[in-house]
Amino acid sequence: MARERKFTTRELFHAVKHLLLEHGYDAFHFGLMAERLEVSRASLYKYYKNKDELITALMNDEMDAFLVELAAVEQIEGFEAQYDRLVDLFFQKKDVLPLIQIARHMMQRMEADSQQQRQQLEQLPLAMYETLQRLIAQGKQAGVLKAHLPDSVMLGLLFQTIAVPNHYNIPHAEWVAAMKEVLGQGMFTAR
Amino acid sequence: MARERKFTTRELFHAVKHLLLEHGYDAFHFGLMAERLEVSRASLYKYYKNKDELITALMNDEMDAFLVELAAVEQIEGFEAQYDRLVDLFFQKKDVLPLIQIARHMMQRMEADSQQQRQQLEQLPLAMYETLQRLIAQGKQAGVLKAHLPDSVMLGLLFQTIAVPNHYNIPHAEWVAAMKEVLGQGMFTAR
DNA sequence: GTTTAAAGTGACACAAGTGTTACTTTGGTC
DNA sequence: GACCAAAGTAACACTTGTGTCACTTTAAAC
Repeated sequence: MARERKFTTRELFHAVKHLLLEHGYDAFHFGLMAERLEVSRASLYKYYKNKDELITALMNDEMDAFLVELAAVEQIEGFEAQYDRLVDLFFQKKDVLPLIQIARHMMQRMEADSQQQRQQLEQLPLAMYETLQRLIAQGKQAGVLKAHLPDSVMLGLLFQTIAVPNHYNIPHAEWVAAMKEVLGQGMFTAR
Repeated sequence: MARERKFTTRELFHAVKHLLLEHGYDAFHFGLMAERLEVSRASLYKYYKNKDELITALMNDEMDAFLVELAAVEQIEGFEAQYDRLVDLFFQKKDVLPLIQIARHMMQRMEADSQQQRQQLEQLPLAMYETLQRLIAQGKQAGVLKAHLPDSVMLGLLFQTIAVPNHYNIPHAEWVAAMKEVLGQGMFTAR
């Protein structure tokens, strides 16, 4: 019914995500987006009022995609296999943690202006935590995970694991295996 | 020989550190500093050419202080006691990790302009890594730490541990104990 | 081929931070 | 009390990003 768009929503999200990860929340701006998508800055304002709204949309999109993958993990039979797949998934989706941190940073920098977005952002990780806590509960039930450890310690550690920088470029498989071992059995020798 | 200063170097570093942690690298600026120290913005330029130079000075100061504490850990007898003190130290100095991340972010955003500062920043963590790797080596020597795990995995994980957000406000002692247990013996039950 | 409405744009006024300059203030020295 | 040098400042020109508006372009519908 009208003119053809110069970029798809998918291309737009792809651009936001990469520019955001490259430059960080504060240094990210509409000028970068316009350049990347080869459109004028003004045209972007037709779709999003400001960068917070744009980024919030991206976060929703990313979280939806992540939840789909998480649901697949939950379908796996047996906790050990689930755990294995979960860690692999986290390493495969390394971007999730920085994006979550950006979302937190963003909420800090938002005053009373747009409480609607704030609420939307706050609710974002809830569904994810629910699923993850269900998985942890299963692990404890199965007697695999130590029952006395708080869920949040295990989940938090699992999450931060993917943020450890591999400065020495240890091969990915070896790196992940080492991480799985430490999380599961620790760094100490059995004595 | 001249007029009295309105702030000490210590007050200045204290202000930089807190403003930096509160606002992040990009949102931190001389205006905030001036306001906090109750001086004019222009006067700060008498001491530091720009915010990168100011922040670099802070980083040096912080790292020096941290190295002193690390050296104390190295004096402790027996690896278990060293490990215990090290983890406590990390939790006590929670600010170190965000500051290091800010330093990394800063280096990314610096082009060829000031290579001198870049080099200074790059060398900052080296002495720290040296000490830490010496500690790890002692642990492996003593047969406490698994010899086949890469040092960087253990160190990296140790570092990230302090960044895990304690959303549910689990009491500090319990939280730290749980972290120590996972790092040492893992999340899995012994079978 | 005219109409219509969404897609896109250049240009403007505004806001906030930067770095420098010419200047004033202050307190010790002679 | 004159002077001097360090400490401090207001003000200016500049840069970069924001959000909006009046306008043009384009393709489908009729």
